[in-house]
Amino acid sequence: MDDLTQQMAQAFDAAPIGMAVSNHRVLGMCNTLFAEMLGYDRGDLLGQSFCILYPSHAEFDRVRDIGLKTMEDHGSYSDERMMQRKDGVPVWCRFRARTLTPKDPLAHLVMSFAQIRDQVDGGQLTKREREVLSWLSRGQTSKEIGRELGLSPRTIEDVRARLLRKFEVKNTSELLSRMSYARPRG
Amino acid sequence: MDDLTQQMAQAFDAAPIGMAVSNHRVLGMCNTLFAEMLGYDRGDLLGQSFCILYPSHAEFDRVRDIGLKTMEDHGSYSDERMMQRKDGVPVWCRFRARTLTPKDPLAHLVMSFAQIRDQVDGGQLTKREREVLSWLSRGQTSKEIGRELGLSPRTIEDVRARLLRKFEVKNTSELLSRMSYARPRG
DNA sequence: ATCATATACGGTATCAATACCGTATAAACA
DNA sequence: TGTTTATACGGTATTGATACCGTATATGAT
Repeated sequence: MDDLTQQMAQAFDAAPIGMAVSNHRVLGMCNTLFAEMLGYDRGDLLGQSFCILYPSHAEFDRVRDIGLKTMEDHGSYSDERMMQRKDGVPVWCRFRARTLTPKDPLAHLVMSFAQIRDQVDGGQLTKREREVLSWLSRGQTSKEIGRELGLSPRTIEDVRARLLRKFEVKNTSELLSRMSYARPRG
Repeated sequence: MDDLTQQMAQAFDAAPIGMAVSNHRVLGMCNTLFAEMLGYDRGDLLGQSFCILYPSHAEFDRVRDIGLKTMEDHGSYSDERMMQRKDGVPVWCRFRARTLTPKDPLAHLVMSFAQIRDQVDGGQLTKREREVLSWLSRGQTSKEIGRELGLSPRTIEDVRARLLRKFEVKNTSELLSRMSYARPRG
């Protein structure tokens, strides 16, 4: 077996993004970051059903179907989805998948999971912080958000300042360029 | 060479995200999607300097420095950046990197490149607009960008205003939140 | 029980952003 | 050849953002 194969395997393992391979929704292989992101040792994950990585069995069933047709047509699919860490903490991910078997997409699937907000940078956001963030990403000013939420603009500026501190960014533009693809739901 | 190594290599190659390995800014390995994204055959890319994948030599130099300190401290780095396809068309990417050599981050680097917007949108922007945009996404002010590019801050504000008009947004925050990962618009 | 944090609000001061007014040159284009 | 567009720069005026100062209550953790 050649040196190139080893290089590629090493790159897979050391990738700056979570990666996994599944066969019929059973995890066949994953890299270090994938296991880390979800709070497991890699050994515990190999051979397991992906079921355990979703918040509920209903969610596990739901995500099976949503990308199927797209993958049959194009061979790949992408969305944002919630995974669940071993300790129960939800993890928002940009999910991408490419199937090697378009006629039966789930038979052999290569996936990437990019964590949208990592704990190191952001810690956990409070409900208020998420709420304000979602208005900021729509270009609303503090005054407008305050009116919307029935709060003083001054309070919105406090929340804003906390967000900037948490993410160690210097202004709202930089904040949103890091965060915007994590639009808070609900 | 075991079977796992082969599985990982295959997953690297078939990954749904562009991936590459560099040694001192020379491409040592990449996967199929990476070469495809940039309009090359993989054979043409291996052994080449990353220089050819950036819009200009200045940009190539610029991106070298911006993540260095972060990588020395944390081992990884992420931003949004503009790459250039073989045919000259710009490609806007979410870039992620992890170094295997934190003391000399560029010595051995594993990177992922996720295309953010299709070239249709990016192609409508002028070179200057893309340049300013990439500084804005790092939270730079007009004054700072002007200093960086050797232009009047006033000129940067003109470019900024054109960007706001083109994307029909009311401020830079909304602009940057729209420039990020594919998400429903409106 | 103390400490940290989130929430909420008031003030001021300073800088940045945005929107206008204007001029001017160069390139692209019908 | 005129028209549009991007580039580049100047001014001013208004609003917004950010960083400080302060107070106060509530909550959760050690």
